Amino acid sequence: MEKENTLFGVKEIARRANVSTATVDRVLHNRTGVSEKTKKRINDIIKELDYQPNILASRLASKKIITLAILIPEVSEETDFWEAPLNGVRKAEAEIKQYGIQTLIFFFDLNNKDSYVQKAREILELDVHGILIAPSFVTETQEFAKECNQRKIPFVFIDSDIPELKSLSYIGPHLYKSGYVGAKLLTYRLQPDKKVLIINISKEIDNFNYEAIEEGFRAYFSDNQNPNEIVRIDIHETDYQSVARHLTYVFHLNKDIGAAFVTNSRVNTVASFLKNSHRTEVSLIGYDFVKDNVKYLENNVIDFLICHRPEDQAYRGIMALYQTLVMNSSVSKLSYMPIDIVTKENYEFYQN
Amino acid sequence: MEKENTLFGVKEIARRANVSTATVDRVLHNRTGVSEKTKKRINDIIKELDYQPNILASRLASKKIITLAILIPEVSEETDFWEAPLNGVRKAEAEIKQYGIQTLIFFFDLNNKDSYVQKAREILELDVHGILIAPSFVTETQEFAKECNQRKIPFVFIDSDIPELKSLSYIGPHLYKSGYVGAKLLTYRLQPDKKVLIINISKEIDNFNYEAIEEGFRAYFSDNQNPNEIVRIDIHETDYQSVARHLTYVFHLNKDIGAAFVTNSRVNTVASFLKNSHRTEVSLIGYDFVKDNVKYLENNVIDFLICHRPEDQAYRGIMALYQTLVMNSSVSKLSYMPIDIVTKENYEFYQN
DNA sequence: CTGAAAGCGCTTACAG
DNA sequence: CTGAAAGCGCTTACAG
Repeated sequence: MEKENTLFGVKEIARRANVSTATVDRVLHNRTGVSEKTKKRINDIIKELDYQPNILASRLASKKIITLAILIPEVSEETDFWEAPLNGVRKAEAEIKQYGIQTLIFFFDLNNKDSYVQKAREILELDVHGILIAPSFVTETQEFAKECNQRKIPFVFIDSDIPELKSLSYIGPHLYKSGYVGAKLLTYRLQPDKKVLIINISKEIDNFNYEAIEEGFRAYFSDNQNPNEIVRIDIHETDYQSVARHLTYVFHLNKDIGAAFVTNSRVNTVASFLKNSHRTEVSLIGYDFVKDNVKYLENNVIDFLICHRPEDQAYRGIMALYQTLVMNSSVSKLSYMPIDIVTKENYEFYQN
Repeated sequence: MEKENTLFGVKEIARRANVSTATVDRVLHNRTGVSEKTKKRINDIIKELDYQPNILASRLASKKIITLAILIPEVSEETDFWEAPLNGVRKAEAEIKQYGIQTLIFFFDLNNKDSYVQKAREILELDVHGILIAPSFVTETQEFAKECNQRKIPFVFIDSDIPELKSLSYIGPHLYKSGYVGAKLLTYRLQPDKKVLIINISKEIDNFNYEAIEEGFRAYFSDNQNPNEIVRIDIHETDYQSVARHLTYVFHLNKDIGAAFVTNSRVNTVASFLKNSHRTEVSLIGYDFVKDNVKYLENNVIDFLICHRPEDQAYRGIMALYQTLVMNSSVSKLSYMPIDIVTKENYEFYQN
């Protein structure tokens, strides 16, 4: 089969408008140097023909290469969580590099605000066309976003959102609902006289994600008139010894804890504690498909992991930038990821 | 930023081999009419330079359009399940039609083997380049596959697999493991003295998927020395009245059924029965994210739905054909989908 | 403000 | 068995 006599292209538009294809191209890309009159004439024809540019030809002919910057935490000793988004970026890049798109990845240290600021500054010096950001620090991101907006550089947030910063898109979990799901799973088989423990382990005091999760978690309890009492604890040190010390104390005060919910990926530390203190009958739920967590899933110490497809988030984030920069098509402002439930039985097929 | 002085292309290969680019092109695509000697010389250079063809240029220049046929069940009154794969096909097509790829979709009637055979024949008359199949009927698919192999037309199976037919790839659930997950969820909070009911509702006698699911389901019980007794029932009529009649009888015989597992998407019929007969305390699990099922998820009649991302299956199936036909890259023979767990709390974010 | 011409990296029909 | 030339649908640098 042969290609049909192709749809109307720039040539046909040029012919009808009585101009050269160069001028059509100028209009197509909103470049300056075309009289209003000609511009209107050409735009009318474009609309009339419902012209669809051939992206292959466009990217092949173009000499410009489009650069996307990625600002995400580095994969650390502490967690390999950020490996997944990294893979998502790489997957997307492999698919679109033919189109003359390049990615530059900047890693910051999650325990170091300055490194975030520093890398953000480096990106701005580079004059890139679009940015993918995991906005871990609110105030710092506000400034960064402001600068990007001034320069008209589109940016996409993944993993967590900071609304009202005029990001092109947020692609990540609905944290409130995610906590809600956690509560459902945690109480699904829980005796009414047992207590539920919420554990937040985080060095950062201003962890804004945690709150939405806990709110959703508690909402499930009130929506369902759940009788279980909720106890909560904040632990601001992440090492095992500190966590174990705090938990020992909580379990000492509350003899009848039947289930624990950890608001982030540090659930493996809690799992380790439960195992060491022979409390594996406590149901345990936490976040993220990282190696250390899966180990305890296998062990039956963690019952469920809640995951939000981090690889996909990054992949789709890059694609959203590609859509706007290359395809000139619009992307949705808000894209909530599925709230995946991972267990011992299904984790082997889970693809982040 | 400008494109770097691009990597080596056909021109450079031609120059080094002292031939024209036409000859290089012939070798690149394994066309006849090149002497062994020249061919070898060119191939050596290709290897040496690690030549990567520019797909954009290739597809832009080529006049051939690649046609993919899709053979899937029609969306029926009975189920809108097949809407999802259809969307997956459309999504894939939108992404690659620029490359000169066309899809032709053929729908058959799941309750009519002949329609499957008929559509398969139509496809073969059309001389397409690749095929995506939901292989609902074993014997008929065997013949079809044989013919495709003879003609060297690659085909991909989705939704269910028939091994040993030399498909390019299978993209779909691991049914055994999927049943295993179902058993876990069903027994998670079940009292040991309760019975578990497996329900298979299907007109077709030779439903080969069902067996793998039940096997996995039972395997969970033996692996975990689960004490619950298993009862099973096959229902070969799909209308509500027939199903209700059979179920009434089973529940009459077994007073202590605490949970029911439906091996396919007809779980909504069972949900309807449980609701009507005021047995909603029975835990209920079944398959597929279809409207009728979600309704009962909302109602708390269905506890969990197990889903295998049918949209993604089709999307990836088309992409696999694209990879082989256009990109000339290899795809994995077996691609198991995640076994997703959908509940009342997380379904709103589920994306098939 | 506008156009003619060359070119992006391939493929193809034709001629020999 | 092989090559010269045209062309795919755009973009660009240059000239006016």
